[in-house]
Amino acid sequence: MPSAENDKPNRETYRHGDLRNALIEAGLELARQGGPEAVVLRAATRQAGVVPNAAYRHFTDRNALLQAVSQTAMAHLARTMEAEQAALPPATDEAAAARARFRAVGTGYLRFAQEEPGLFRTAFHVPGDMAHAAAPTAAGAAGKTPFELLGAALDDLVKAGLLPEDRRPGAEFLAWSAVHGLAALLIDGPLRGLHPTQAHDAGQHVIDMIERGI
Amino acid sequence: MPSAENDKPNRETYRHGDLRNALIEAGLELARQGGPEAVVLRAATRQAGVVPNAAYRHFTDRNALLQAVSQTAMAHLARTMEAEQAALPPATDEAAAARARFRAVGTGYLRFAQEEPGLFRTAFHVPGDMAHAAAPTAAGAAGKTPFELLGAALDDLVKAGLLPEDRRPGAEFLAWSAVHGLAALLIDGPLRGLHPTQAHDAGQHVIDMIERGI
DNA sequence: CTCCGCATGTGGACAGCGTACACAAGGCTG
DNA sequence: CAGCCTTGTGTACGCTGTCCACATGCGGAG
Repeated sequence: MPSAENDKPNRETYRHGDLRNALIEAGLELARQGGPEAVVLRAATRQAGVVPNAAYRHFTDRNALLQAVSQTAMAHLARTMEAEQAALPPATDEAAAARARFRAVGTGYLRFAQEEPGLFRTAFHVPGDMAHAAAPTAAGAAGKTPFELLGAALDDLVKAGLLPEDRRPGAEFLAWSAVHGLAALLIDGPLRGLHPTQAHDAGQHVIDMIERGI
Repeated sequence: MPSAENDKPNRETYRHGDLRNALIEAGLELARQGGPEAVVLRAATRQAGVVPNAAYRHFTDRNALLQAVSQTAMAHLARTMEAEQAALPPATDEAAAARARFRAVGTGYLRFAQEEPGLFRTAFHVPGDMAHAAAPTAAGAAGKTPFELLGAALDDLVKAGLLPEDRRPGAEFLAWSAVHGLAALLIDGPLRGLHPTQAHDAGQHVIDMIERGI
């Protein structure tokens, strides 16, 4: 009598009850293992124990499903970044704390990229429009998207006097570019397969460069 | 006697003669317009005026074809970077020249990403192994791959005394990360659709950051 | 100069994909 | 309790990548 995500034939109620979320969850698992191109509509419906066309009651498109999965993956990224900040040891002074929080943004970003490459690639696979990377569905526990977390960390850097105010505008794009680029090189670029500790060092070097050059 | 890439039925010789290259060429055009996922085996063979299975005499896989297209796209990138350096005005002194050549590496890279986003994404779409980004098929006119062009520019920076020798090791990954990340943001990230001049400015800012932080 | 082997292109088939259309089930509102 | 409208089903189509057996004819052996 239980069982809702089994094979095809058995479900006790005609209605699934929560198909939309079930599809997103299934898509998320597919994305985790194989990246965005592995998010296959028919596979997701199969996992949800439903016929392929049922998906069209909740998503106009395979693309719409992928979009929803992508948003959720982005939210996971946000949570990893938040966790990285939360795990920070108490800092001696406010400036050190701001600096540590800023670095944690980048470190968490890179950690997620390496631990969940499929989800990371899916989060940044945006066929249509990425403007809604700022959508609330992409936010973490604190309601902030990865982009907003970075912006907040930069603001703190300014407040702490570690970043001149006139350098603040546009700084998120400098920092984001560097960290995102490294993530790309690590995931499927020439730095792929780097030992995790080496990858961590590379990440710290990139963040050093950002601090110096921002 | 000419005419080899027509419709399906007409080709005068039973053998195509240069099918492998024809398929790569067709794939390149598909990639230009729609990125890596647009490189469809059947479409390429159609364009070459050949039956789908003919492709399997030259590529084991769709993936093998895509790989070949990707390499060619990488070579185009190399040529764009070389062109950017070649277009440099004569510099006053050697240090200025080295610096200009270094910046041209990044500027050319970003120019290609924006002018040919489909090819750029295809060049960096490496399903299997990207180790052979250093393969000769990925090189430009001077026989250097994009990665090697960057390395050479950095070496010149050291020779010109603009980059301390102890900062040289691993510097390519710092620079590459930053520029590649910006390219990603510009192509299908939140910076997409930026006015070309604004995009150019963003590129210069990122390169500024690299010069400061490297 | 002829003949035949083997590389190259053809034809047909299959499973899997996204998606459109008409139909079935059954909870919700009146 | 009736019926509507949302949700899930069934069937079908064209597209994809790929497998298999077969056809063709170029180039070297005789």
